[in-house]
Amino acid sequence: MELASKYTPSEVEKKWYKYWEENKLFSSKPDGREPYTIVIPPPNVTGVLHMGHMLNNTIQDILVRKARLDGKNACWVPGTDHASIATEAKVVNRLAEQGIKKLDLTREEFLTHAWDWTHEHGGIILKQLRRLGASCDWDRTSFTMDKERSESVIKVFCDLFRKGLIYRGVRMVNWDPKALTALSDEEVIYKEEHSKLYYLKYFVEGEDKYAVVATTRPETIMGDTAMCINPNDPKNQWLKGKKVIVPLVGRAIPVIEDEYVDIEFGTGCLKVTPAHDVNDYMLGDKYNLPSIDIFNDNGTISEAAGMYVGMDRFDVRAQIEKDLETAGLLEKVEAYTNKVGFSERTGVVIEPKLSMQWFLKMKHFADMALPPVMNDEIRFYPSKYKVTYRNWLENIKDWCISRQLWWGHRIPAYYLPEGGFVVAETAEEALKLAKEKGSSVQSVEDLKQDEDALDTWFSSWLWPISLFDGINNPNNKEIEYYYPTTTLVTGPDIIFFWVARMIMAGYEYIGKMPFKNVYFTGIVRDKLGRKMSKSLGNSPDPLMLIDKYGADGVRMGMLLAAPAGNDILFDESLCQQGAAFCNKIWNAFRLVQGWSVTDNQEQSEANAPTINWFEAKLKESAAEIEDLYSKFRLSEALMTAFKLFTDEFSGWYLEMIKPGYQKPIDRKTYESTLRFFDMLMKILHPFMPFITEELWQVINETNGSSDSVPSIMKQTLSFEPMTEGDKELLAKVEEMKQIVAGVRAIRNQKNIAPKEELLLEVTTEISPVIALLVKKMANLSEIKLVSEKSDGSMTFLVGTTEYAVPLGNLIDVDAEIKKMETEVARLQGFMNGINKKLSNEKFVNNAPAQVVELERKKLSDAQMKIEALMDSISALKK
RNA sequence: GGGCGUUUAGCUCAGCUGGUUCAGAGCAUCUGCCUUACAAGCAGAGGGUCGGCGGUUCGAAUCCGUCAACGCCCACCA
Repeated sequence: MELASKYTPSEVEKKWYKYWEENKLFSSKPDGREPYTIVIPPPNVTGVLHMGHMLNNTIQDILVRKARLDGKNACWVPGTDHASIATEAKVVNRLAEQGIKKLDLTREEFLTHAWDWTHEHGGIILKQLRRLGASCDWDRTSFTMDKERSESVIKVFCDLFRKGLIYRGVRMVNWDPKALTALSDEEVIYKEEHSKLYYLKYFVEGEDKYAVVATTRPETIMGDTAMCINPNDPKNQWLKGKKVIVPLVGRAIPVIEDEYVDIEFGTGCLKVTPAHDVNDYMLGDKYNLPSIDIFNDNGTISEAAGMYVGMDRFDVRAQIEKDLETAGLLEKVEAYTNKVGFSERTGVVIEPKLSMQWFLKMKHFADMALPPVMNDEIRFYPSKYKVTYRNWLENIKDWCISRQLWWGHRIPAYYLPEGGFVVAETAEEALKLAKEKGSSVQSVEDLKQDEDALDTWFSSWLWPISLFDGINNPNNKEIEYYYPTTTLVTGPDIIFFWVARMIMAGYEYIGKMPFKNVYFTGIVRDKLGRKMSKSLGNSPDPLMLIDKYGADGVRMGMLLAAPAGNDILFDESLCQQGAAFCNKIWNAFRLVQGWSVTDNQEQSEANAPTINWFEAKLKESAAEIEDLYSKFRLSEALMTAFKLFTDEFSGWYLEMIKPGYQKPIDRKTYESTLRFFDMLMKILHPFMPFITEELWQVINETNGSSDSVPSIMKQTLSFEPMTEGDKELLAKVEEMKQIVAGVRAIRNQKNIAPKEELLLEVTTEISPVIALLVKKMANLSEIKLVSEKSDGSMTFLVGTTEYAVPLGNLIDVDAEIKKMETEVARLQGFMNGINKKLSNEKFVNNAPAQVVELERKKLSDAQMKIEALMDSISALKK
């Protein structure tokens, strides 16, 4: 087969992905082998592939492909997440474009639209993942809202309710006025904002004196129900027991005392608005203050406020500033920087709001989930995230699990006509329960199901279990085999949202950890270190990158930039490097492929040891790579494989065995070379699945395998440990390389063409094999053992042996002498240092004998080198 | 305010429990080569007081203290 001189990925990638998929090479069924399981962090069902996914899924694919090579039964389960807030927001927007308001639709109508949208846009991302080469078992593709997963969620909710871990209550929650739902604390992002601090005058009732209150939110004064001072604040003693008048509103409110108030801040007077501030809520609770909710759910002012009704909260702030000013109730306004909470999903400012929500008690779960991570039963890579994890669990608060959304799992609570509610898996069950409770209900129509949906993460936390149907069908064959999963690959940003909660669910429902390892990837940034984002426009389109550089090239580019635990500074040129490497592999193969093989020729003398050497090199590199995999240092594993292929195999091995121009190669050497190629393809396969399959197939064809569906994906790879002989051989060849490099350096300095043969003189005998190889690699006419090297030669040292290339009058005697004298001086300095060390009694007495011995060896080596150099210098001076 | 992390070559990073000439790798740079696998290539070279200061030690990039810069996470200060 004739191969083009450049590798073109697109056709190859399409061909093999189709082949893999059609022949079910990604598929996994429980069997006798050790499982290696990964569940995908499910991307949003309507999302599109971005660079973060590329990184995350490249890593997962590398791990499962490596597991297959190790002979494990690798199973990578794909799926998507319903992402309730994000998806519902998208559907609402689309309906709005069509002039439809959500409020005008029934829940059922809205859900029909949402499912339409899901089917239309859903799963695009899974198609895109195929371009990357992701070897997911697609037959297992799941959705967090499909039948099994939904049933699991509802079942778990009911179970936790029965266990008394879920409760309903009025709490101050983070309200998103755009999405019109409560959010968990984790969904709120605090950002610094430049705002103003307003100083408001609160006149004392019946007096002409006033107190000043500093606030960032003057629009909430309509909700004030007290003023609070610190009882120990000398400057505000006069306010004790009085009542003050809320500016503009005119309502009188009591002055209360609590040490919560910071005397130093502002004037030491705090306005208390229990309905709209978390701290005020606690004060209100403590002193039994009334609470006036002045906001509607969408952030406009409510009837209860009595003024500015219907205006937006931010418009009111501007308006009220003017009105206060006009009324002379505004003392001053200062510039002020404070932290403001924003909704992670919609980006609007969060409004603290009192509302009835469902909560999950977390203490029980935290107690279970902490120890296994701290004692490394579950390993975090990098381990620094253990601290983050612990901090969160030790300060855990109850989880607000209800969302005022329709797109999601509807809370299975049913309200009874006479008050109260029951929780059950189905309406029929609920009816039965209600009757048992003595309710008057006759049919399911008399029950009213809770309108709220569950937080998306309430389904995600079951993912590693529910994917194998372990909730509905505990102890089934699949869950027994695949659970606990092996490795989770995800971002540290969802350590609380997801990782921690999966661990909790795992222990609660299976009694075991959900995964053994968690690999936290970094955040993908551009090369300036900025986070990639749509608004900055600095995120490349992954599919365009794949078109341009090939999936293998992009995978390598991603990984080169991704040392474990660090952020990824992604630069397109790294993909270029990946593509170049593919080309390198391709061309190395072309070379081997182009050789004609002969049976009438003995293996040349140097080839046998060369083959043994590369065999040893493979063992050495494979062991290193294995070790790096075990530490999840994938970037370095790839670099090791890259160097093995580029430097050792292409740069040395192939050149060492390469037959002369238009000469054939002996069969033995050829076959060994193909075998090496085969192994190299396997080593590289997890990183670059496509090109390695393409070339492996050609090799396999040559081998005449009988497998009807041959694939590199079905191969395994293992190596014998290195022997002492291997180590010796490796050292010998390293020496050979140095001699060759010495000659090449002389060529470079003297501008001698590579094809011009040179003579090399040596004063000590070198092994015949090394001599043969050096001769070939350095293009020498001869290696001559001499007692005295020729005049007018350039010399170099390898170890303590001196080599000389006679160049006659080509050499610049003075320059050579100078160079050598510099080296002598350097060596003398080096010896001085060692001598000092060795004459230091403390060193000789305290350092281990080995270290001292080593220093002595260094000294004698240096001494020998100096002698050799001095010889050369005097020879040149003759 | 609390916690964590980072600082080594122009860039991105290795360097494990101090000791192998330990100061490394890849990329970038420079020089020379269209050598019949690959110019997306080959050969060679240059480049760092290991953030600053102090300490422990026979010996420190590595351990301790301190300062500085940067980054991240958590927290209810109006």
